[in-house]
Amino acid sequence: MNHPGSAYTTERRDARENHERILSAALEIFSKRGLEAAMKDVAARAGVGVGTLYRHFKNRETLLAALIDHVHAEVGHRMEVAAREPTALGALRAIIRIALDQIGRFGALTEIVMSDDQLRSEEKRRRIQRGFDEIIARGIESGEFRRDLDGEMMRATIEALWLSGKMHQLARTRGSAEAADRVVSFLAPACLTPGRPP
Amino acid sequence: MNHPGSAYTTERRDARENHERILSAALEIFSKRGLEAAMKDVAARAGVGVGTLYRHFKNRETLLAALIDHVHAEVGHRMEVAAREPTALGALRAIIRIALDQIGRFGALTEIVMSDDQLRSEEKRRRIQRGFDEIIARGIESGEFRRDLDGEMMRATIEALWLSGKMHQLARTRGSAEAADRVVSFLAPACLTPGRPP
DNA sequence: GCTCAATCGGAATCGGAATTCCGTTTACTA
DNA sequence: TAGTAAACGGAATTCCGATTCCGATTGAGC
Repeated sequence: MNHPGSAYTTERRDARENHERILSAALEIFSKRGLEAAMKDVAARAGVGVGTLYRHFKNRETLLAALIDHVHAEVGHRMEVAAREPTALGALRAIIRIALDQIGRFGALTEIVMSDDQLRSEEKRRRIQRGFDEIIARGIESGEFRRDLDGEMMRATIEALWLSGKMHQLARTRGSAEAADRVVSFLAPACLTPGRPP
Repeated sequence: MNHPGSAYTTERRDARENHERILSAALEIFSKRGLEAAMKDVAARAGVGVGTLYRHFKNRETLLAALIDHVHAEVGHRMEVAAREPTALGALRAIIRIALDQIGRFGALTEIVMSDDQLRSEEKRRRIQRGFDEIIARGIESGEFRRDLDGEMMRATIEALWLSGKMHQLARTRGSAEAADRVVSFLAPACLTPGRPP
């Protein structure tokens, strides 16, 4: 980050590289060991000193915020893609897959990314929420989802499975694909219009 | 706690009282502020010095363990009562109510009481798990629950709603009673045999 | 009421993680 | 290549909560 009137016309190469390294090291460390992982471990993984870490991120909170943004952007995008699935059931399945995949990749970060504390007041969370809402609205409209479906409840249930780690457990025991199927199979009767051919 | 050959035939009254106070202060503080609450705050709430706190509980871990036992015993007992509900649907509703009530009363302690980390290797958790299993088995046997019900999935879903705090959110927005109804209504189609009169 | 082990309170200590500081090194520009 | 702002590393410092210590109190037994 150059000051105005800096001697450099552009960011120094080592700085840019370190920034990347730190970000990806942090993603790895926090995903693997949980949110309480030590800053010095992040620095070590990135192969830099703590001083450098703090040059790039004012403090722990800032670093975490950057990670959250990163993961969040990805989830948000995938959510939008899922919403474009032709059938509501397909969209439901897509969401479950996103959840499973995200838990697998970002493990312990999931809780903070999906938790309300962290997303409170942001438009970020809306991007994810909007995905849900669209899917539910379209599903009901098309008649695929039961007319009396409690959308808020459905969302709460999926988010709960998502961030409680229960899905992850299922995925570990059996495979990730099977886990997704089981979740969808279980929730389908709660969501779909009964006795309606696909 | 008297040593063998103690001058006292019984525990001193102040000691016994403080033990109680500390326990209930800890329950309150940890429930309200979460598991990271400071020991000194617990002591303060109990109206004793930290030294006294540590005289009664060797360390933080021991104190937490005592709380967990306490909450766990209560939940376990209520779970067994729930399992005696005449209908499977009634039992399901009873479980949801237990969950909602427990979250309301023990808030942040819920995560540790219901989480696998903490219960690992204990017979304690079996008491809760057994409650679920009995309910599910009986429900399927009686034909009330669908024959192909994925019991593990059902339990995972309820536990997820339980410990993720989603239920609590619902309960805060509307009342606790309404929240329980919504959860049951939503999950019922996933559990009950379709097209079967109650 | 007196004795004294048990208990109490909270200051002091310990320990570990976050953050700062600063002498050294490096990447860019001229 | 020399000059210098910017970046680096990691030792030193700051924070903060857990735990220990010990002189002051107190309740039970006499």
